[in-house]
This record gives sequence, structure tokens and C-alpha cells, in this order.
Amino acid sequence: MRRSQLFTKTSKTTPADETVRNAQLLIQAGFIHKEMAGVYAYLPLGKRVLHNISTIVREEMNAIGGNEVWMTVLQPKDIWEKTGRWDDKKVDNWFKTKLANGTELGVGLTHEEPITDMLHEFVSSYRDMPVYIYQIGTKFRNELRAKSGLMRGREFLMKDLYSFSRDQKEHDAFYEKCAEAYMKVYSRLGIGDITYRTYASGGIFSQFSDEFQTLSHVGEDTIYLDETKRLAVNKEIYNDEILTQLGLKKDELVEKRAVEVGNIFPLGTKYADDLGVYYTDEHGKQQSIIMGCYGIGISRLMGLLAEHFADDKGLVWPENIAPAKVYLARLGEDPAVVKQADELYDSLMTAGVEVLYDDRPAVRAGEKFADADLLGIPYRVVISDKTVAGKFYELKARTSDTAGQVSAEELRKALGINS
RNA sequence: CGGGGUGUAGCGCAGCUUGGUAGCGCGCCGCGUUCGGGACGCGGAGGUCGUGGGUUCAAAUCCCGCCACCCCGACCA
Repeated sequence: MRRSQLFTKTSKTTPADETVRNAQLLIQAGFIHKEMAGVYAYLPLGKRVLHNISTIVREEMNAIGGNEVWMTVLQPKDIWEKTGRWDDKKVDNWFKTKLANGTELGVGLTHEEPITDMLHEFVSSYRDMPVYIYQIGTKFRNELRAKSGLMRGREFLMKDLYSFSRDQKEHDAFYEKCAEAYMKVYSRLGIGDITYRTYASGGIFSQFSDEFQTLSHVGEDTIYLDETKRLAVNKEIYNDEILTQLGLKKDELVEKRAVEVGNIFPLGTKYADDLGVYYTDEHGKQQSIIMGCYGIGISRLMGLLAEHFADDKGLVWPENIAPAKVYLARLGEDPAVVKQADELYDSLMTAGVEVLYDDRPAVRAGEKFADADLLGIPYRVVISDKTVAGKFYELKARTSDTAGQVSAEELRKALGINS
């Protein structure tokens, strides 16, 4: 993308109404726009980051047999009444609305009910199972207090997968498989080493659920961590009895702040039973369906990653989630410089390397360099009269303080282009 | 929802205590000089001072209500 065609701008100052680093940086760099508290729009560069995170999550969900769907935001009341979750006393963060004729509707905060209910249409035999359905979509939750930028919003992007298994064994196997897939996701996002599977409260369906907690000073959760076992316990269930049950020793645990970047729950047979969805087994007998649900907050991850991958100059995206791989800074309007920069832009884009091409005239070098740093693009390539005259390219990694002179071939190699 | 704080030009802020014709920096527009780490000079545009009411000859400034935003807490299938 050419910078001259990008409508967003960077700012020299951080917004006054954000105190958390992730929101400050993402707004300053023009990745997101704050619509209201806890509600953010994603601008071109931010949307790319969100897309790149989604792609990684999607690939891992597909790898374990997930079927991607796109469910609706508007929800009929009746299915939620069947499971007892329409009641505001039971679920207090609903957004609800009404049709013109007065019919009440819910605005989707999660999708167990609609996805399960939909299976009336498709599941009746053991041959139809197991079923793994997921979506990546917007969730709405009327949080009492939005905070920490993208970390706790009222409207946010989430991946939610639901499993429908024939028996406990099948469920347990998938549950573990999904937990492993989650760790793969976090590893690919570059936070695998600071993300821990964490025992947390299981609600009414099981004693525990499993959270995935990433260590961060902006975390809302406190966890107790066993570094060697790479396991943790959420403070909400932390007591002697639980520790004994889990085989964890108090003196081997350290207290840490962490961000919940995923949460998986066994749901038992409740939802399918309440909604009357069953299957017939090999012997012709009607059986209950065992469910699990598996969530990853995509937009929250973006906030966490922005918080984590940053320095005093701005964002420092890992290559696989950066909005572009190369920031091509063209210095000057000399025809030879323009020609070479245009050609490099075309050839890199053709080779599948995403380039943010700073072709803006009348913008000085310092500003372009500062922007390249603020936006956190992994590589910066400079084309100027100097590089044209010297027949080299200037290459600098975002994580490095010094730029090097490289040949065309070395440049392609450094950017991972096989030629 | 309880406690605390903040709303003044696109952004960041001063002015408010002690009422008297709204200012600074950045950004933006024009001209010129610059041109490898956010340049400089000259000229210019841009504001119902969050909002509604009240007090007053006069309100950004004082009083009351409301709205929004931030932080702490509570809450977070």
C-alpha cells in the first residue's frame, strides 16, 4: 500500500483519554479509532493486524477439524429462555433490543444457544458426529466498566468454537487437542513462552475450566504459577484444597499478573438437553450430546500484542502479524530515486511481500523514519539519491539500531524471497 | 453502581482561584529557504469554551442538573 493513499495519519502526541499503552500507541499510530469507551473501530493498518491474528487462529482451528461459520448478532429470546440465560439475574451483561412490534431480541454475547439449536437441522445420528463449529465475529457485552483499551471492550472480536461429542472420551480427547491448538496459536503469535494454561472456575458444569493466561503488567487476573510444570491457578479458585487436588505445592508457585487470552470450558450435556438436541446411537437409542466451548479474544490479543511488542519509539510487530513486512521510505523526488523505489515496491509486492511504501512528497526523512518506527513495521528499506548513486539498498530491522547497505540479492534474501 | 479526576480549535494544553471582547504548541493552508531522525521565516484559516438551566450590566470563569471520558473499587457465562 502506498502511504500517499492511506487516509490515516500518525500523531506526535498520545491521546489524553487513554492511559494504557496499547490504546495510546494504536491510536497514535492510526491503527484504531475510539468510537466510545470500550468500542473501537479498526482502521486499515489495524484491520490488517486483526486479520493476521485471525488467520493464525483460523488455521489452527481448521487443523483440528473446525468448521467455520458466521452466526448472527441478533438472537431470538426463546432459545435463551430454554437454557435459563435470558434472565438478567442470570446473565447481567446482555445488550437487548426490540423489533418494531415489541418482540424482544438479544444482541449476541456468546453463541452456545443459537449454534446448538441450529443442529436440530443437521444432527440426528451418531454418524453425524462429532461436530466442531467455530466463528470469528463480533461479540457484545454490556460490561459495567470498559477499560485498558482493547483489553476489555463492550464490542470486541472473538473466536468461539463449540464441540459436540458423542461421549465423554470423545469430548475429553478433543478438549485436549483444542488446548494444544491454543498453545500453538500463542506460540505463533510470539507469546508462547509467557502464556500458561491456568486452572480457573468451571461454573456450573464442571469443577474447572482452563484459561490461557499471558503474563502482563496490564493483566486483570492474578495467577499462581508453577514455572517448571508450566501450569497456573487463577486466584479466584486458589486455596489449599484445590492445590492438593491439582498436585501443586504452594512454595513452588509465584504470583503474577496476567491477561486471559483464551478460555475453554466443558459444558456437559446441559445446552443440548435444554434445547432438545440429541442423537441416536448405533443401537437406536437416543443419547445426550456432550459439549465444550472454546474462546479466544482476537481484539484483546491485538491489545496485548501491542502492549507487549513495543518500545519507546512505538510498536514492534512480529513479522507474521505486522500490517506490512517492509516500510519502504523514499527520500526525495529525484526521478531516478522515484523510479527505483517504484520498481522495488512492485517487485516486492509481486513476490508476495507486503510493503507500506512511503511515497509522500514533501515529507522529510526524519518524519518517515519516525513513522516507520511508530508503526512497528519489521523492516525499513530506504531509497535515496545516496543509495541510487551507491547502487545499494539500505536495510534496517525495526529491532535494530543500525542500518546496513545491501545488494538487491541480499535484500531479497533478507526478506525471505526465493529467487 | 460507589469513590476520585477531566471536558476550551483536528491533537496536546494554558486561562477558571479573584467574572470584563478566548490564548499557546503541534497539525492544517499559501509563499520562500531547507532536505538522511518529526526543519526555519513570513502570511493565513480554524473555537456554540461538553450540554441545559440559573445568578449577574456582563459567565470559559460562580451555582444547580445532565451527558461524555479516564482511574480505583464492585463486576467480568
